[in-house]
Amino acid sequence: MKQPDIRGLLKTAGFKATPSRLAILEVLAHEEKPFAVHELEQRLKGKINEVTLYRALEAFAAKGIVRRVDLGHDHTHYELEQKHHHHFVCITCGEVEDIKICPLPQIKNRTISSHSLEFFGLCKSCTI
Amino acid sequence: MKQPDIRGLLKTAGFKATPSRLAILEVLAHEEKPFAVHELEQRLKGKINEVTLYRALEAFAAKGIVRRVDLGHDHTHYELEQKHHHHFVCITCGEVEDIKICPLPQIKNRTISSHSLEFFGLCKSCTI
DNA sequence: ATGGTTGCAAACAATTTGCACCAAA
DNA sequence: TTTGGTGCAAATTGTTTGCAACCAT
Repeated sequence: MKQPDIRGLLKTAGFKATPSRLAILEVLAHEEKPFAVHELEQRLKGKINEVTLYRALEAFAAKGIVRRVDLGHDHTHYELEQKHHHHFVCITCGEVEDIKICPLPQIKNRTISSHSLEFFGLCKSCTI
Repeated sequence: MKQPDIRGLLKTAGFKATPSRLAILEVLAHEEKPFAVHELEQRLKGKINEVTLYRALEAFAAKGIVRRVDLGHDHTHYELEQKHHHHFVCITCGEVEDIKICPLPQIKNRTISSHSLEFFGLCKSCTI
């Protein structure tokens, strides 16, 4: 299936399919990019309390449905868990793009359990 | 010279050689690893106010004497500016080791101005 | 003396927690 | 009806700012 089955995701992870959680996952699934909590709050028309957002996102992250992403901003971002990948962060506007490839597969072995790689530069629009 | 000339560093950057700033740079120069502000505070016997630490570190960072490092912890780290390198972060104890090599020099071109790479895994002692 | 520096108090922003209430299963 | 989920208020933590006093140059 193209878009993941939101309800299924929740049920499988042992969560209740509440309107709030469904809405959160829908946003994350629609745009596959990291979202800041306040961004999600806006997208959801402010109908969902930010405390609820934090708790839902952390719960999702604990179950591996969502992934916390640290982009060097002053707040945490969350994105739907996908295959291992990285990000390209525009140093001017903060725009984040997914970088589907990982140039370091050969390093992942031994005691290295994971790694994080972020690029900082100018995105297309800011380069113009 | 082995250890950088702290006084020289300060003067060159246009800073006054105050006891606080000398002390801060001494710690950073002694152990070439990223320090959290509260770690520096301890190392300095709490004799330097954390506000002063923040201001000094940010001032240093602005002049390129020090570099801000984001290690995925919930607080910023600072380290003496060195040649481009990365870090190895123990996912158990948080210990940070320098990784002198950068496996991505070929990617640094075009509009990519910089990148950050952190490894997470088990350090020697935690692996035992 | 003068402009960078410092400390204290207070402001801030991101995130977390306590608790009573509500709703999905 | 049982347990997870939600919102509000309040507490925490990391970091920044205002301002008066201070000291290296």
